[in-house]
Amino acid sequence: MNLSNDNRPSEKAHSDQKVIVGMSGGVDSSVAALTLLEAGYQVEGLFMKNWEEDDGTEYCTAKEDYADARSVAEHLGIKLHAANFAAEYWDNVFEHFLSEYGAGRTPNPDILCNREIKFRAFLDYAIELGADRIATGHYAQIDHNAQRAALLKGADESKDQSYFLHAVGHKELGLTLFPLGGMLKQDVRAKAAKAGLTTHNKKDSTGICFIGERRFRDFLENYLPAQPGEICTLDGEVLGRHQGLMYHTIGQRQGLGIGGTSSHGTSPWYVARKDMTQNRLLVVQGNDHPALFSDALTVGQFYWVAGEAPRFPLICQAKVRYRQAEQACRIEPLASGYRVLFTEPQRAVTPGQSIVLYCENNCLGGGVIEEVETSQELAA
RNA sequence: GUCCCCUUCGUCUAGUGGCCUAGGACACCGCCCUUUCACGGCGGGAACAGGGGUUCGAACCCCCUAGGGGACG
Repeated sequence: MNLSNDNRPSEKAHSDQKVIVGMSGGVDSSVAALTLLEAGYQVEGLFMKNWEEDDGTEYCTAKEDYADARSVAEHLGIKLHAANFAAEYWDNVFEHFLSEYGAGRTPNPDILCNREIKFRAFLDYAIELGADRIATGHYAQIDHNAQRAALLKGADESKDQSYFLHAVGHKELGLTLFPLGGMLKQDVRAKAAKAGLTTHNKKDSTGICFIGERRFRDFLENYLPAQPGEICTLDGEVLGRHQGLMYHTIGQRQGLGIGGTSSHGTSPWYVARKDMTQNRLLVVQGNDHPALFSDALTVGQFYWVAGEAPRFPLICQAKVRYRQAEQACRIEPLASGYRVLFTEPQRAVTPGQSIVLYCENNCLGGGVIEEVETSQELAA
């Protein structure tokens, strides 16, 4: 089945459908709007501002992004709405983000942002504006032919963003179009250039969605004040001090400040664990230290895209972090949640991050990592 | 208060007269990668405790002045 066709139907088939595209001022959403126009939809855009700048000056890209979105909308001859969901973002995304960090975990706010803001607040608002559907510039595909919308990877495997979208509700998914799902990034840029869109060579944005690129630790410190403690080896030898467990994540190298030592060789140190009760950061030496690897994990808050769990045991592929290669694993149900066992030990599995399951091109769903079963070593 | 031994980039160190305009690692910073946080790749700044000698030439040799170890003090 060629899914890309589902997103690019013939012109007359959709001339009565109004689609509102989330326009961020980047290339992808610009081309998404253009593609929908070509497909014959009635297209309008909506620019969202969901974060009130905390310092006003340094990271003021929101204004530029809005200007870019306006310029593209004008060029395409479509109406551009603007909305501010900062309150919703704070209440439904950011507070959870902070409480997770406060608990020593490492959340992925963008997954929540998609579920709560881009595909809920935005969708509700678009419907108020009379839209039949919404669209975004994500690299993922939706199978609208199924009785219940299914989520599939983007055709450009290197840009696939289904990882971030796995928790979007099926009703919302059913009303969504991903015009870029069947395209390659390079073709999107080429198309933007050919159409004369000013965003064609704009750098992709990174960092937390709507908040942007920050010195992460400094950013967090504004909300979660320092709580200094010791940095130790697994044997309890003190190597230094940290300013707060929340400023570090499992597998992390940067930021420990452990320089050369006379008794530990020459390789770098990585965070292996957090000891919340003693407020200690436990570190190990070497990128491939066994204590950084785990064979299994438990996962909660699981969301199955299909609406129900499949038969167990389920053998499939999983990603424990975005941008990681898929890993073979087996899923077993627990009284609450699931247990995932990997074929190969995985590095730096981190509570709070999301594990997302795949079978071929199909995104099955995902959940939040709760407990990590470390291979060997740490059992004691 | 006699005799010894130490003192190099932020840190751990390489270096025993010209190969040192001082090398490496870790740390730090920057760039790349990346809609999370990370990992990773590439690059960058950064030191011979101070002062005198001896040598054509000293981080390396000698002499003083400042900071750590040695069974009469």
